[in-house]
Amino acid sequence: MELSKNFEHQAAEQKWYAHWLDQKYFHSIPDDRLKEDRYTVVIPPPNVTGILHMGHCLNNTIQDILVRRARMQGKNTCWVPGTDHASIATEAKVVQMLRERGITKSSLTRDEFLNYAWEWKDKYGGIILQQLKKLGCSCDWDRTAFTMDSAYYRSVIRVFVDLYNKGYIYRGKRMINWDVNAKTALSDEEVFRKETKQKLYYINYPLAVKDENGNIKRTGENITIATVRPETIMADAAICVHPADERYKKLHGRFALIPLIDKIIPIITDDYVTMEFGTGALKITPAHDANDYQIGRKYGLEVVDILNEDGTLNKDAQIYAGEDRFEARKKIVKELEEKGFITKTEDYTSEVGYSERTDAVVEPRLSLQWWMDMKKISGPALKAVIDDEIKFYPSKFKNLYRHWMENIRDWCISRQLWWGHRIPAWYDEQGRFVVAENEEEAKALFQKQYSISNASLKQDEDVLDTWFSSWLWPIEVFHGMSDPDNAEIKYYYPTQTLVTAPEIIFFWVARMIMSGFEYMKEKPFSDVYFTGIVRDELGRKMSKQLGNSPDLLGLIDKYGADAVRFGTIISSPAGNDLLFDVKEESTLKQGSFFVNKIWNALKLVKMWEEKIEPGYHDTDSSFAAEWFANRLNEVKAEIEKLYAEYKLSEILKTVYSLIWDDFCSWYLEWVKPGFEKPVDKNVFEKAIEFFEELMQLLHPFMPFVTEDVYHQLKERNQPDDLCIRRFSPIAKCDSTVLQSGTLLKEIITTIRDVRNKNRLRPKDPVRLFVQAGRKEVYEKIKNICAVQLNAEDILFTEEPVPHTLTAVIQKDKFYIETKKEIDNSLQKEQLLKDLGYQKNFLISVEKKLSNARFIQNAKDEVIALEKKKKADAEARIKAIEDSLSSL
RNA sequence: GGAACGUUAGCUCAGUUGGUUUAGAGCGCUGCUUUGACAGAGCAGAGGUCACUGGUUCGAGCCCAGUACGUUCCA
Repeated sequence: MELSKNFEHQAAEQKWYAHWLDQKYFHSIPDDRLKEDRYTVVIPPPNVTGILHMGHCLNNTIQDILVRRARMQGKNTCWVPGTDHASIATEAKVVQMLRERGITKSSLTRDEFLNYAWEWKDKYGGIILQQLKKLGCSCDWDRTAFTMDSAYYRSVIRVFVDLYNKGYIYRGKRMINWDVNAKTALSDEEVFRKETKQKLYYINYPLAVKDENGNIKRTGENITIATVRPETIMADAAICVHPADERYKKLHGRFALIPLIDKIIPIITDDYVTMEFGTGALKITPAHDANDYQIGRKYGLEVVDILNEDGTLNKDAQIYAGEDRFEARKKIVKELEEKGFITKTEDYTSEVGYSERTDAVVEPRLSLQWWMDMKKISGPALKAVIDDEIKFYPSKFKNLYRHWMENIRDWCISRQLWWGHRIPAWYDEQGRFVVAENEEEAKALFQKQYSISNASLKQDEDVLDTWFSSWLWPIEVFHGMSDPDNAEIKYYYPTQTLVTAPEIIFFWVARMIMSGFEYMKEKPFSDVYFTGIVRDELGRKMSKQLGNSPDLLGLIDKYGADAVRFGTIISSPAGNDLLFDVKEESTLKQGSFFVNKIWNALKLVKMWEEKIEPGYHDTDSSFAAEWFANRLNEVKAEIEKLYAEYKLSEILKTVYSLIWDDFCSWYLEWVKPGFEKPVDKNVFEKAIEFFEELMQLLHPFMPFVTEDVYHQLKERNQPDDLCIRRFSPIAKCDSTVLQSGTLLKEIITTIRDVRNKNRLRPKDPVRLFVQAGRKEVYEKIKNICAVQLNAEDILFTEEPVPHTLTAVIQKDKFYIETKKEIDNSLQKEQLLKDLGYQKNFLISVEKKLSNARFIQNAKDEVIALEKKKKADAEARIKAIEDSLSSL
C-alpha cells in the first residue's frame, strides 16, 4: 500500500479513536486481576459549563499518559470521567439564557427555574467531555458521572444529614464573601483579587473620658486612624493599637468618639496591628472586615452591621441610610472634610476582592450560613499525608497542606442559589428546624423533638457548595455511598493517582481525603500529582478573566492531537509551571515535526520491504542491531525510573531523542542499504521490530500516530492493537556494546567535523588510517565507519601517516588521506586548542592529587578516579602532541 | 505583613547523598549541504565567571547564612 506524503492526523484521529471505542479497550469491569494489577483514576470533574482550556489539556493529557501506560502494562485500567454541576457558573449561564429569552429569574418558581437549568445542562453541558475525546483521552465513557445524578444527589444529602447528626455541621452567623449584585455568599475561589487604586483617609477621632456616672466628656485631643473605607466608621467597635507602640501607650484603656455620630468606642491593644502602617492606629469594624471580626470576637466587641444585602446602608448606620456604599463613601468624606475630621488623604493601592461572576466588589459580610467544623474531620487526613500514606508529587506541597490542615477553618457550605443540592433542613413558622433526608422524616423528627405533629414545614432555600458534592467523587462514582459495599467500590477503591492543579489542593484534594477516611475508612488515592500552573509567554497565569488561553480545538485541528499533547508535556517539567508559548506555538510545531519525522522513517523502512532479496546477508549491519537493542533496553530502564517519579516531560524528551537521534540519525543510517542494493530480510525485520517497540514507548504520549504507524508496519490480525499491546520485559544491557556504539558515534562526528573544517565535500572520498591499541573493537564497527564517512578504505597503522589530516578520538589517532590540498594551519589550530584544554585540565587534576589534605580526606574511589583522569589526560596529550609533530 | 518555592546558555529546563574529565539537553541562532525517508531535513558550530556576598570543606551549581529579584499561597 502506498503511504501518503505526510501523516494525515485528522483522518487518523477519527479512525483510531472510533476503533478503540469499538473494541471497548477503555472499558473496565472488575475481574480477578490482583490489587496491584489494577489502575484506577478519577478525573477531576470539570465544570459542566466548561470548555477545554490549557489547564484541562495539561491535566488530562497527563492522566491519559498514566492510564495508557498502565493499560499496556496489562493492568485492569479504569479512568472515570464526568463533570460537576458548578452551581454558581451554571446558574449564571441559565440566568443569562433566560434573560435572552426575556425571562427574569425572580419571575420563576424554584421548580420552573430548575427545569430550565436541566434543559440547559442537557443541551450544552458536558461539551468538554466531547473535547477530551478529541484529545485522545482513554476514559471509560460508560462510567460518565455527574454530581447531580439522582443517586449522587441522594448521597450528598445523606452525608449532610449524617455529618449534622454527628455534630460536624452547624448553622451560624459568620463572616463570608458577599456578592451584593448576585446576593449570595461566595466561596474564596469565586473571589478574585485585583490591584485597585484607592484613597487612604486619615480621620481624627476625638478622645473622650467617661466619668463615674457614665457621662462622656471630650478631652480636646484626637487619635488619628487611617482607613480606605470611611463609609463604615459608623460600624466601628473599637480602635486598636500595638501594645508596644510608644506613641499610644498613654491611650491604652481610654475611649474615642466616632465622628459624625459621636458614638463612644474603646481603645484596645493587640499585636495584630502593624505600627508602620498609616498612623499605627486601626479602626475595628467587626461587621465589615474579616480580620476585624476576629479581633472583635477576641475582645467581645459589639457587632454593628450597617449594610443591606444589596450593599446599601441600613438604618443602623444612623446616617445616609438607603445610600449605596460607594455613594455613601463620597458623601461621608465630604462631610468629614467639611467638619475638619480628615487630616490627610493619600493614594493607596491594594488588592480588592471582586466577584468572579458579577465583578462587584465583594463585601465581607456577616451572614447566617451553614458551616462545617473541619477540625472534627481533618485528623486522619493530615496524618495520611504526613506519613506518606498518600504521596504528593512534587513533595513541596506537603508543607503547604500541613500548614493549611493545622490551621484549618470552618467551611461555609451554603450558597444562596437554586442549582445544586438543596440543603435538607426544614423550618417551621417559628424558625425551629430539623435536618432530615426528606420532608416525611423531617415531620417525624419535629414530632419527636418538639412534640409537634404534622408541622407546616418549609425546606431551606439554599443549596450546598459544589465542593460539598465533589469531595465524594472517588467514592460515589463507584456508588460507594448510595450502594455501600457493592462490588465496584470494593474493587476500585482506593484509586491510584489523582492528577490535579495545585490551586484546588484545599478545596478539593484535602476534602476528598477527609471524606475518604470518614466514609470509607481508607484513603481515596495513593498518589497525588500536582501539575504546574499554565502561563502564557509573558508569564501570566492563563485565566478566563485574561482570556489568554488558546483555542485548543483549533490547535488540535491545525497540528493534530499528538502534537498538542507533545507540546503540552514537553514544556511542562515535573513540579514546575508550564510556560506555553501561545504566539509562536513553538512546541506544537516541534511536536508536528516529530510526527513528520516518524512518518518519514516509516516510509524509509517500508521502502526496504520491496528490496528484500532472499539469501542476501548484510553482515555489516549486525553491530548496528546489537547496539540498538542494547540502547533500547538502556532507555527502557531509564524510563521506568522516571515514571516512578512522574517525570513525564523527561520521559518524553528521552523517547524523542531515542527515536530521532538513536533510531533515525544513527541506527537507520547504519543499516540503510546502499544505492540500488538489496535488503537483508533480517535487517528489515529487525528494523520493524525496533520500530514497534519505539511506537509502544511513545504511545502513551502520542497515541494516534503511534497506533497508525504500528498498523502500517505490518498487517495485523485483530485484536493486535498498540493500545493494548503488553510491554516486553526489560533485558539487561551489555555495556561493552554501548561503549563501542559511543566510540563509533564519536569517530563519525569527529571525522565529519575534520572534513567539514577542511572543506572536503561529502562526495570527496578519503582513506582512513587508524592507530589504535585495541583493534578488535574496530573490526566490528569499521565497515559502518567507512560508509558513514565515505572512506574508500580503513586501514590500521602503527606509525603516523604523513600528509594527512589527523584527529584524536579518546586515545586513538586517526589519519585521513585525501587527494585534496591540505591546509595544515587549520589542523594545527584545532589541535593546539585541544592541547591547551587538556593541559589546563591536567594541571587542575595534578593540583588536587598533590594536595596532601585531599589524599588524606577523599574517599579511595575518588582518588582512584582522579588518577584515572590524570592518566587519560596524559595519554590524550601525548596523542595530540604526536599528531602535531607528524604534521 | 507571614510562609513556601525558585534564580544555571538568547528562551524553557536537567544536573540524583558535595568529587564522574574547568557544567548538559531541547528550541532558537550561525555556517555548510538541495534528486530518493524527511529542507517540517542532514552535518557541524558558537554560546554559561551556575543571581549576588560571605561561610563550611582538601574540594561547592549542589551544604549554611545574608542580600537582591521573581512567583505562588495565606493574611
